[in-house]
Amino acid sequence: MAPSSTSILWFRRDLRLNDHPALLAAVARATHVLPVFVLDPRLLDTDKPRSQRLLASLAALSKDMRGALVVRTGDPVDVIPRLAKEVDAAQVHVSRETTPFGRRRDEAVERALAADGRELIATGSPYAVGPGRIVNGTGTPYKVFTPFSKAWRQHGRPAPATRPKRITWLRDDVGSDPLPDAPRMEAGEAAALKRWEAFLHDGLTAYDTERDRPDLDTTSRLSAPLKYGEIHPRTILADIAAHSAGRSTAADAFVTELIWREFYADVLWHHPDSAWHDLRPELSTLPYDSGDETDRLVDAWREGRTGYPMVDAGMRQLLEAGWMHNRVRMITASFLTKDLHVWWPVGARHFLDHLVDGDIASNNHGWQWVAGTGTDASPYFRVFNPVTQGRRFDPHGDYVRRWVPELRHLASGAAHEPWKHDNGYDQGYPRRVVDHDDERKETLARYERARR
DNA sequence: TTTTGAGTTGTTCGA
DNA sequence: GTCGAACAACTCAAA
Repeated sequence: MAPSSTSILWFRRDLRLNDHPALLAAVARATHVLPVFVLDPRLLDTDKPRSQRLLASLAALSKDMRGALVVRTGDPVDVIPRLAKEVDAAQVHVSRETTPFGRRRDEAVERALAADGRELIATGSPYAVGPGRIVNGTGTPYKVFTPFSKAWRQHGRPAPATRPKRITWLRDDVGSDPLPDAPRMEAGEAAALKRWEAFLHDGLTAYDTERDRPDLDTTSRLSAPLKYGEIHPRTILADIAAHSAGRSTAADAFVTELIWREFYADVLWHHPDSAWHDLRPELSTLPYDSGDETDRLVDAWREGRTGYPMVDAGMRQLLEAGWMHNRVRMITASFLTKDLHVWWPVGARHFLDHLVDGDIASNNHGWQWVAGTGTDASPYFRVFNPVTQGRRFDPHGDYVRRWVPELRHLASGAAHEPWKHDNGYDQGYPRRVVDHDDERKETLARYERARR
């Protein structure tokens, strides 16, 4: 190592300093580390909750490294090689990116760096087991979740990476763009670890039985921290294994949810086109609705005025809070695809536009699962009934009353069926835009025709 | 190669 | 109100 040398640590979906293998690699190879984040105008739309959440996380990260974070704006294929030349860094360290966009981008950056005699070195990924690692007996990727999850549980994974004892951030006069102002919201590594600690000790034991209840605060709320890498799943899994609750079925249910995240990343890794195209083309002949009338229905869905309380509560929670409970994501997605007969990418795009945790692999494959076009897809006859789901998972109506003020005058379960009560529409709640029973039959008929 | 069992999250209908 | 069967046929994974 030269008396003084610099490596670059290019942050992306790994906005933390603990359990960060690429940071360790960067520290090991040079005396100084220049931490950088590139604001890519193609990705950063500051109107979007996801971007706001990103900026809040970046502000926290910058603070955690006492202002050493350098921010540059532009296309990384230009920005990173230029910066490497500027500080004469031989190596740029990253956590391996696994999405189609990220992979293309990183390959281009790697080529641009190589042209100047520099290296892009990927260490680790946002997943406990890197996408592509789990394969079945014949060496091909799994297409079904349960066998994947069994193989995943048997597969080894590294222990959490230790935090470097000493990091010397480069503090020369490296120009940095200002970070756009972020709203006040919970973000950053410290908040993520605190939230995880609280959930580990208080929430985990009831997770298997209570997680489906959108009226209760019984989920981990770690989707956004995981999306931005404020905490790594490896840390979570190690803590669960070390904790007495780690041997419970409740903890197991939580681990299974983490494996779903890993599974969908793996599927996207093997099938990059599946981000926006049907994974299974068998149903590509399925007729979807479009046109002005459909546009009006989609608008009603987006704005939470379909007349189905559970659907509207979820869609309004999404718009107001930038987040929706997973159970309600399934209900609203089923409604768009099977009650309104709209192509799933329309809904996937809307979710990505409004979720703070919007993740292309989990979001879009979740949509494909509901639509019946994805891996391990639900059988075609499985159509969610928004009223039944509401009564079952929001038994007292607290969730719908919270997000739909026009239903607050209806007591308990009545809030799920305003049409059954004389005063149901007194506060201006919209009438049902379609009849669920009719549309369910219509969906089954369309699948029947498509299969022939 | 063949066979066999299984496959996140549901709903409806009829007994 | 509760419970089990039906809703199809196919693909996948493993023995």
